[in-house]
Amino acid sequence: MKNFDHTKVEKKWQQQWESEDIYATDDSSKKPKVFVLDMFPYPSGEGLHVGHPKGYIATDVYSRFKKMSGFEVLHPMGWDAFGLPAENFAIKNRVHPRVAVEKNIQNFKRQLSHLGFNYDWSREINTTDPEYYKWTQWIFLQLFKKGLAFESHEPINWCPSCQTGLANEDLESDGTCERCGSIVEKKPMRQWVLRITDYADRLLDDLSLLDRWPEHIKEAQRNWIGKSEGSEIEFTVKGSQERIKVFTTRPDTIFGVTYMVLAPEHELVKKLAYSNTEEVEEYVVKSQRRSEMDRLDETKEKTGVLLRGVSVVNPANGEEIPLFVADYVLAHYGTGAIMAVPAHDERDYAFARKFALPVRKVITHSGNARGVDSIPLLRWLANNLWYTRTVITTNPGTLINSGEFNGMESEKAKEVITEKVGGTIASTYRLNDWVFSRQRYWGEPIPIVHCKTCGAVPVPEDQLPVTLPDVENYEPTGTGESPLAHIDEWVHTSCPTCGKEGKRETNTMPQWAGSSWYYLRFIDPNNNDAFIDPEKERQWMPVNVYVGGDHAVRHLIYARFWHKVLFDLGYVSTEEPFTRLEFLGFILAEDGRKMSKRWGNVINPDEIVKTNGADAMRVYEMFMSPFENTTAWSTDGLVGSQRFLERVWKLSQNTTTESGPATVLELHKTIKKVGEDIEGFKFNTAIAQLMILLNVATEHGISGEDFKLFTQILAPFAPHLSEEIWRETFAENTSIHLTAWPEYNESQLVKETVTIAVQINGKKRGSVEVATNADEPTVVSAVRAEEKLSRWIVGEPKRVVYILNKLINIVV
RNA sequence: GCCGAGGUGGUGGAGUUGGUAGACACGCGAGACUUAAAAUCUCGUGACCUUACGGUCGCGCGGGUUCGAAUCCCGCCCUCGGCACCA
Repeated sequence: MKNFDHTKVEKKWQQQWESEDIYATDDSSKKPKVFVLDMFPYPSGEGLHVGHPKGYIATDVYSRFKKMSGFEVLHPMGWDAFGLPAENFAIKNRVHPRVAVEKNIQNFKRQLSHLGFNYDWSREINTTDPEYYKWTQWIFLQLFKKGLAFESHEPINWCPSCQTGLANEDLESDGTCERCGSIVEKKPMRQWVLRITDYADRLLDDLSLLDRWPEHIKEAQRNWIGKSEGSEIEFTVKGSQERIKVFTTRPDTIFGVTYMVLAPEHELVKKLAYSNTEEVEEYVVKSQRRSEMDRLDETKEKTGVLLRGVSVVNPANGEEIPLFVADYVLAHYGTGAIMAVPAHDERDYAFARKFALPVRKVITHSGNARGVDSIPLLRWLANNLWYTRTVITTNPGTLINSGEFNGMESEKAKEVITEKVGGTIASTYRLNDWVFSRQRYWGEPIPIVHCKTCGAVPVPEDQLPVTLPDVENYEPTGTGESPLAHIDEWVHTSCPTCGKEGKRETNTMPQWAGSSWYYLRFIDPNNNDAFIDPEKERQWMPVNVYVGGDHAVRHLIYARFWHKVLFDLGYVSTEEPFTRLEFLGFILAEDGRKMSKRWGNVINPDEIVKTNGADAMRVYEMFMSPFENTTAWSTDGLVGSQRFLERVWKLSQNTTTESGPATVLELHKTIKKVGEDIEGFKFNTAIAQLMILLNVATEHGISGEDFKLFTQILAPFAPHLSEEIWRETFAENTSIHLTAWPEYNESQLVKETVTIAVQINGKKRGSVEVATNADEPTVVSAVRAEEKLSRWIVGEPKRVVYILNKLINIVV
């Protein structure tokens, strides 16, 4: 018997498949369509480590299975190649980003091809290709025309090291830059912003449509959007026309307001008249200088300044209360101003304690608010005991000390009080609009021309793409302008509207732009005349299975946002782009840490393919743990998978004339289970079942015909070995990957006899073998016939519980 | 603090419409083959008690429901992830 030479066999079939073009997708096919999508990679200079292909292996297995099951499958691959990492790599290595990216893509493609993936490479896309980003720019113009893209001068996150503005999504939770770890500053500058907040409610509500998404991803998105519902209420400034609008989730506590606070950046801080201007200015400047990080770092120690001479009128009771500026109130959340209720908010309480402000309890949980109110002494005791114990409650309850509303429940009072003080029911979001411009070179140019008379003018669609020009220096300028600003001949152009002198927008789009719509490009990858062919779009969308990790909020929120805009404009036919999301767990290094050059624990798939084979790596990565688990790589485990494949090969050369009955039974069981498990992304148990079948077949014998069925259901996991057995050992003419998935025979799944577990008083004491579907008396007498079991039955059974073909419990 | 996911042998993990816990694999131990080693094959492998037959205990902890609980209910502990001075 010849040995299995994985290197030779894998290379042979990879070439054969390519020359036979067996993975081409046919748009005109009449078969039902399935769109299986990977999160396409950013082609880094470091190449792949063994963790990267895990998701690609899964989609490969899944799409092969769907194809064999009679579906026309779209399973494409491409490159997300714009963005800061590519640019920084290029600067460091003194190569033009385009050249570096080209080289990296070639390397990635080589690495992927060695794993035997079934991508239809004729649909390969690259976000940095002008024919691709033409349409990224086109989408921007649609957003602009719809009023969803606008210029803003608000302070934004500025990374001093990357020298560019960043969206909130690009920051770590401690306020540092996710790329370089620098502390991010607030810097006022002109930038393009997308009005994603207009879609906040839909992005939130439509999560309920996504019942095939993991709960933790939906939860992360809900947290990110961070909707809270409450009221907006206006307070008037005494002796002035100015009003302070606050957002509160607790209008029911308005009688407990003892002071008000403005964020340092609030416009009224400059407008109002107060006596201590210097002190206030100093505080405002100081708090602006403090980075976001410092602000968060302060462990609840509150700071602030009173605006001397200003008093604000509470619309609920006409009370005059003081006004503060304090940085615990955030300018970009709500209205940037709050009504402070120290008795029922921990932050307000901390501030009130520090500044010796009154605390007035207006919510009780005792349930006899009336009694407390009617006995002054008791009320005094209740308030003061509670006050000195410094226990505050943030829970809803019954109103007290609230005039006509005493005795009302919080929920009811929220509504009634809001109405009474002339407020409105309102929602506010943690989500901010998407800062969309970057002051860097390697991104899509924003297709806008600035004209002195016409303002910001969109580049006409027939002039797209606005191509990224070559520059001498693509390093950041440090002035807050993109390197593109230095290329005079590119910047200077004529205004598309009036024809006079105009200047091109020199900011570029963020990394996330190209990936926010790429799935659509795969459907119609070479269309230069239209965004997408509507008929093809309807055929393939939505994506049936989307597989990837990491991008739980950013990419998935941005893509959903753009998709909804395109839906509103009629370019796509579905509300949501991805119906089913499978989130993959990462592969850690053998030492349990992340694979990283820094730790020297990176395993290169090229090495594994060479020494153990692509099939062994594929099987191992699918078998190592449930798909969504993060698990450490184990070379021993890999060798185990390799051994399994070698035993498959051995048995393929040693088939018998007939299969043993146990083999037939197990074969049909396996066909059923493997199909179901692949559909459910439970690859580890699918492979376990294939191993069980191999063990049974080795022991009881398997015929050539039955072995071919086994080979077919193994094929999605180990395409090379399966093809070798299919075409060489069994001399088939066409590829195993074009064959139909075997059907299992329901009648072959039923055994003649079954083993029934025997419990006496709920304790397992043994088992009996009886005919399938035997009735209860038969099983009982079988148990009685067995000395070892019957000796436990003392006296008459009180009760017998019998579960057909499974278990009998005799209670005595 | 709020929210989400999870906790099963030495390890990765099976098993969750309540019904034989530990499938499959790794590791480990013993044996076969070999001059020897590797590879391969066979057997064993949750813990404890027992010469054996067999028994007792076991799915993070403590209760409960049930003939029967890893699975359901109540109360805790821990790990991972998201958000967090968000009004």
